[in-house]
Amino acid sequence: MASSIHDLARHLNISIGTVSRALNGRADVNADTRRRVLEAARELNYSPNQSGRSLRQGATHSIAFMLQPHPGDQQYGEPFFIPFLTGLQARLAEHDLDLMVVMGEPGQYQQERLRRVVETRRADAVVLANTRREDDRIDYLSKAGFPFATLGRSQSGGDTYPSLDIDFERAGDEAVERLVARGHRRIAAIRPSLDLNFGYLFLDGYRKALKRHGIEVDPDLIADGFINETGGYQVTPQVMRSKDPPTAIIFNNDAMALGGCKALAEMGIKPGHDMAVIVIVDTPLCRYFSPTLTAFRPALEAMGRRLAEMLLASLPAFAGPEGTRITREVWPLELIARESD
Amino acid sequence: MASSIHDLARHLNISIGTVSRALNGRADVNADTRRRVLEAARELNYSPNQSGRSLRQGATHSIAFMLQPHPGDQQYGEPFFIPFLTGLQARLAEHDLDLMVVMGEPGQYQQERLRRVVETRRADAVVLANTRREDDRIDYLSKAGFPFATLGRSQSGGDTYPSLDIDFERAGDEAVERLVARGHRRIAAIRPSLDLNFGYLFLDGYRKALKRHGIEVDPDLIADGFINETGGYQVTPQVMRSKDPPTAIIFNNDAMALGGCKALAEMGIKPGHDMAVIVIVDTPLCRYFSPTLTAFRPALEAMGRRLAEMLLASLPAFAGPEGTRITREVWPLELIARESD
DNA sequence: ACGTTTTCCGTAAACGTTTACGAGAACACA
DNA sequence: TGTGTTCTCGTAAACGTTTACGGAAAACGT
Repeated sequence: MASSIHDLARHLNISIGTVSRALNGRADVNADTRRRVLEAARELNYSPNQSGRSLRQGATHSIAFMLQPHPGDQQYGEPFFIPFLTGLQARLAEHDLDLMVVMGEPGQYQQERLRRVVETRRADAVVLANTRREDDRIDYLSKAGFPFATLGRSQSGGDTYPSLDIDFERAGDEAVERLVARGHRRIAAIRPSLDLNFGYLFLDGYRKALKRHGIEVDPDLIADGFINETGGYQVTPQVMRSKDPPTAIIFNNDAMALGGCKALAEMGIKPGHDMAVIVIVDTPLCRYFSPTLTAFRPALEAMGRRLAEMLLASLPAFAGPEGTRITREVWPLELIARESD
Repeated sequence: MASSIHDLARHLNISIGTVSRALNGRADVNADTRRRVLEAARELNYSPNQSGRSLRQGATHSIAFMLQPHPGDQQYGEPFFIPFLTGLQARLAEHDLDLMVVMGEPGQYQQERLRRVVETRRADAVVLANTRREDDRIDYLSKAGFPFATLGRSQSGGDTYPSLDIDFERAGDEAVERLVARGHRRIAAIRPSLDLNFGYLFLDGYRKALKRHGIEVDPDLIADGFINETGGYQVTPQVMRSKDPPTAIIFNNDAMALGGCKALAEMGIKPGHDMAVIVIVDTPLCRYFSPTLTAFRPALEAMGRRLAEMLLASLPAFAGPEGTRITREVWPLELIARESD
């Protein structure tokens, strides 16, 4: 039996209004009364019922995090999200906010889950991950006027929401830069075929760097595949069939890189020896693969914390004295040089 | 502006009581009225406010999942939990339950987080992961009478809560069995030094199998280390310093196995060639490491779904006609034979 | 001493539901 | 016609908070 604010009031022989004001740090309560209330609260082991305050305040004090699985990827970009979630959750907890995780099957069902969260007011805001280039979840939330932020950029929804993303363009650029400096001219790029925005951004950077060095962008060296190991395995031979095959490959996804390396090995090509390989987003796998894979690493936990801050700054209920702000940030990645290039 | 049950009532010119009964499928409402209510609900895009029903019903319709990080493990047993969470969340969603994720720093603070969930009634039940042999979270929840279930067994709390675990004992047994069949007699066991229950269970199975084959259990071949790569790296040389060194090592943790293999390599010992290696819990890393690591794989997503079912069966509000049941299950692991043994 | 301000607190409504209770109407049966 | 039953619905309380409002008492100023 949890004690309620009424128990406190009865115990102290004062009204529940005063108790509530004392507890919430309002000014119009006597210092001594407040002390007595707080003491009694500790004594009776009181803590406010969340449903009660939610109902009254019209706020749930919880944020939903929505993971949209890529079709064919059973793992939800697995290693990526735990550190991010850790940071996100930590910062939210500091503001006494809960984190609700919403997953689901790919496709329409996902939209349904989102509608449920919004319409039944299960959360005060949503954080979207795995944003698509055109994302109907963003369209929906914008139209519904429901607050949200995204991990990753999208072309949907304009600049009306906070977003935090990795600088894939710069990573693509730097990867080419590094390979060119090591003497490569024939550099392939392999990315996921879905309309994931980062696939486009990465390719932009890749193209820009090539042009800067006067290297022609050869469509034969660019390939799209399924965003998993099988995709990398299937699509890597394509670029190798070019009349003038590459001497280096940049993979836009760690799972695709692993599949690609397997395909290379079967062709008698040894990654890190006969073929330079760079991966855009580092995961623990890159560190333990043989050869260890040179990769670009994002500061995931810090990003989780930051996106929480950005989201809160956009919410009237949490914005500071300067008012709400919508910010968009793009964070650089750190190059982890290993054996594969 | 979400529409409330009052809007519906006004629109249909009936009382809110009737609307609520119609919506909730109660018997004492005319079939025609019910049809009209449901139609109007769709038309006005009504869905019930979650805080309102929570307050009235005294149930939040959400389940908390609590991840207790191991000290020194920043990743929270990373690859392990996403598939499990996926299954857990999927089954909970079928019952219209939300999943709240609670993480936090190791140690006391974690208890604080748990108390907060319980005392402010932020969830109807808790799922604990990373259970310790003696787990004060279990003690606390038992004493508080708060419903919960655990992923993993513990010695705390008796048989009062549902639990689902992997059969580490059998895995340890089978690992030895397999190695003995391949001619090994000197088999080392390396496990985490924390009081994680699975470390003990694993060792029980290991000992049992050795005894069955009349092989003496040599304490020099058993070592405990930190539950991460560094721990495996530090502790593996210990067992190698035995007067009669092992020809096979069973690692009770994938990260420790990776560190251990590194240590072996530095000693000029090639895993899978000069030394058989088996890992108890498979992760994607085992599949991509070189050599690929023979490992025991749990059915994580199915376990997530199952534990959700078990938890719900123990809750009066969700139990079927047979009433609440507390069940404990131990699931076998599947041996994935690879190159390392 | 009197008016004015300040301090503190109680009252009561409100948030959106669910549900116990009871009442009216319709119906059945003798 | 009277009695009992069944169907259907309205009324109102309750869940635990927060907060607008107003009033009593105290403090202050002249």
